[in-house]
Amino acid sequence: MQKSFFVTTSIAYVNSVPHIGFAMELVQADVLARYHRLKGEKVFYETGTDEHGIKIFRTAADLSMTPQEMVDKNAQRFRDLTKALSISNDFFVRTTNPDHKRGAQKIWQKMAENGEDGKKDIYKGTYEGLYCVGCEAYVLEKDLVDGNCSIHKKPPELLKEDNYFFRLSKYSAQIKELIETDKLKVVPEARKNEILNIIGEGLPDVSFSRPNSMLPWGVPVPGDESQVMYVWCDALSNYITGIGYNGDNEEQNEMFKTFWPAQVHLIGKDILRFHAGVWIGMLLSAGLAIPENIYVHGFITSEGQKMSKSLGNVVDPFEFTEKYGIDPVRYYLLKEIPTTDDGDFSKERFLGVYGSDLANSLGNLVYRVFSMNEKYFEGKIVKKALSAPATLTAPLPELIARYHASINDFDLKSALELVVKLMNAGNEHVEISKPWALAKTDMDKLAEVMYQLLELIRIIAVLLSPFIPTTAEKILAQYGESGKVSDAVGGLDTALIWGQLPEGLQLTKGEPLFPRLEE
RNA sequence: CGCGGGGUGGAGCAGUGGUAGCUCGCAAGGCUCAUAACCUUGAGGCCGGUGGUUCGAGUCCACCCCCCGCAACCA
Repeated sequence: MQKSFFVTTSIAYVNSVPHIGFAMELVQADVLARYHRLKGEKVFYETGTDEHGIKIFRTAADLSMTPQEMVDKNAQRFRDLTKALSISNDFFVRTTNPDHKRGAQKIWQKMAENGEDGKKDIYKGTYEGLYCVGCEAYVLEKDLVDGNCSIHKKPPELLKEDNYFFRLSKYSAQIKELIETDKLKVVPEARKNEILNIIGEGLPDVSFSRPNSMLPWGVPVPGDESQVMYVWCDALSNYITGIGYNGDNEEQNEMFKTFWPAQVHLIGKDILRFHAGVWIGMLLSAGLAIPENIYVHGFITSEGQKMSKSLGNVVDPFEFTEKYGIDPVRYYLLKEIPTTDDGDFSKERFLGVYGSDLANSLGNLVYRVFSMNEKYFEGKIVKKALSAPATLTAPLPELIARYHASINDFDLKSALELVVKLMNAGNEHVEISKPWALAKTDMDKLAEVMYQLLELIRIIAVLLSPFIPTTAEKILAQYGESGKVSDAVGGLDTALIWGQLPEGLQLTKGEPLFPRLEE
């Protein structure tokens, strides 16, 4: 049976417009999705937007819009971002979709049914908190200044409200064990330890709903129209509602059976506790399988400083993709930002990487080799070489094995570094074998060298295709049909075997892949 | 005594017990197929500090110093 692979990003909160951090998350997940598709697996890649909650409600009011108008407008920007980055997502879930709402209500019901009478997983309780009328929200004691709300300079009121709670504490020990034993694998290790630390003292029950009167913008609690779901309950359930967990559609149920549980939830480090804690608890309560992996990436600083609107240094992903192209941005995010650690986005480094890695190492290699082949053999492949250049740091199959291992360990940066090694080896091979000299003395040897270079470039392009797909396609297109990587089972593995290019193949030389930047 | 992450050549990083590596930058040389691209060589580090474990520590232990997150927009 064909293996399935379900990968998700977190869903973006549409209170604002997208920035480079979410762009990175999309791109990282896209690499995984594309990689597994090339491996011949049945892939479903889901991303989307989180559109409920008090902040949205309030921001919309400030802008004199209805919440729906505002989320429609902002969600479109996130959809645009997937296009701007060549993201290959199969679905874009929105938590305001009727399908999603039905699914969220369904999992709520399952959870509510679980547990013995009097000790159900969802129970009614009283939430007590300090409420600031000015903020129209609960504030925490530690945020008060001299007992006053720091913004409105007035003391908050002690309010009580009825709402529902989720008995997360019941699942605390079980969740801990799942993470300890890697049945739910949290990557990297440091984040696994962190979450185990948090759970160590036991997870508390969580408030799971709000009175409609306080928060009118959310999914209604089934059977109690006076309450709406806590945003995290609503938001987390997107991972199953997006693949058809909502009950009344056969085709969608089939999809759910195929793709659940997810292989990978890709998230930022700030929301680990919700995913490794609350979400797992919800699934256990509802009797659903739990995801296999949670991959956690870090944050991006801008020019060495934390991105913030007040500093005005928020990096707009659209600005860079429009100006420099999609793949340079993808490449930077994947190679220059550590996959699971914090990294920095600086324009200077971006331009440096564009020049050295993309224009020089890769672009120039492709261009010079195709130019030579055109010059010496009219663009034809005249003789097969049986093996890769001996200048590689390790045998090609070993390098490729390490590439696969890196991707499967969610170390995308290392995988790309291996490919860069191959680019360098290609350029080195040109220097050592001196085709321009061979052209005068030994055409037979020259033909072999050209084959080695062309085959190496083809393999480089295949290896790059999950990362910078547009560029990879451009390169592979120069080989015509022989450059295609079939989506059939084992497509990627076959394409990575040395010697796929046949003798007599006519090649087409392309334009330089990454033109030198003028500034 | 809060929690977590980190301090390695000019910059950015890798390196979890056995002669300190990578990329960029810099210097010199080479080449001419190529997008002034490519290749080679070199300079540059007492691996934050102190003490300890060990035949041997950047790598383990203890203590100390410094930087960054843990409030908000936000991944």
